[in-house]
Amino acid sequence: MEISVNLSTRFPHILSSPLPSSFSAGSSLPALRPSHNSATAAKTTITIVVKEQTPATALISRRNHKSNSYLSRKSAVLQVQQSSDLASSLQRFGGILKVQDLNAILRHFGEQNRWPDLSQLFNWMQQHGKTSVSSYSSYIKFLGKSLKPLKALEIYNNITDESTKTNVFICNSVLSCLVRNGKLDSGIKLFDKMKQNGLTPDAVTYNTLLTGCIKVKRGYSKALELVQELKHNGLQMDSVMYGILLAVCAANSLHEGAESYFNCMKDEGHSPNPFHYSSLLNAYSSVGNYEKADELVQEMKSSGLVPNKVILTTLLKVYVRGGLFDKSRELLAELDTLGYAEDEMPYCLLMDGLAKAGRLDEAKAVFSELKEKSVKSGKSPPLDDDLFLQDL
DNA sequence: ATAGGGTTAG
Repeated sequence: MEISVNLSTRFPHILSSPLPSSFSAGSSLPALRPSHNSATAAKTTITIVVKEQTPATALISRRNHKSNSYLSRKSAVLQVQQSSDLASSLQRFGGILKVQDLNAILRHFGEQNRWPDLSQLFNWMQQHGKTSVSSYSSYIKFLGKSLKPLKALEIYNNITDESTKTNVFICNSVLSCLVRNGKLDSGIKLFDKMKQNGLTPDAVTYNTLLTGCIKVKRGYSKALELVQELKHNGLQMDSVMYGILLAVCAANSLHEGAESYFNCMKDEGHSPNPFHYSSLLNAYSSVGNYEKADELVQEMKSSGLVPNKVILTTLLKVYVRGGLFDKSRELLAELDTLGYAEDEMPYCLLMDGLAKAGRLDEAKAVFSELKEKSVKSGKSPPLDDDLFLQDL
């Protein structure tokens, strides 16, 4: 059976809008070929050949239908992601998108820091009943990243379904959002409520709260309480947990505690990674113990790890705190050679140490070097020559 | 289908 159709009159939108980029020629479109049997037809007339279906072709047809719907969903995801008018593209494509597609778009917006789009999409998903647990945990995580902990709490508090409210992923997201925004105490209070409501915390839950102990006063004793609780709940210490505890020790200048956790984790069969080495080095920096720091970096190298920018910058901090300024300058030169001195941090470390040791001329010399090299200043305000000299 | 956790300065 053959049917001739004039596409330009029947399906004008096919001709006027470009095919989505994910369509490749001849992929899984119905058999289309130009009409040869009508000399009078316009160029846009094509013939669609519809073959009679046998059971076998029916199966193929069902498969093609499935893959067509997958292709059109995939292209709709791209259209929505790239759209400059989210509301209208959701109106156009929202109907064919499944929750998992919308979650992928949500994560895409979050990774690109497109906060207004993120919220607009989540609102749309809620209004159309197209959310899952993953939507909530992703959205709340990104609200934490965009510094909107109150908004995250509002979303969480408006969840009515009890099992959703005590879902460990969602709870971890909310807690992480609070901790990230400096609200550890509120986080711990909420954590207690969550447990009362039936949350079974896991290692990630505890690690989230332990992270909050890094930059907080009395953080070490809070961390110890959490460790006690997680062990009581039958949870094991994992590699990330050791990393956080090492950071807590470093932040509280507890180099002996850090050393003991470091050895403990090795005894339990966890190989230290750059995070662990960096935190232990940082703990050594508080007492300027450069012998132990050098030894540790050697150990790191012989384990097959290459010291990265953070490791070498932290080692510089140890040298500076230990008063080894010649060694510090050598290491700073090495950092520069490796391309690790593109921002101001290592220079600031050295200048700070020199200034505190009363070696002002040397500090000024480092400052001049910093200015000559057009070093980037990151988040902090640019260094001002006059202000700096005033401080000296 | 499938989300949530760790490192460097003042």
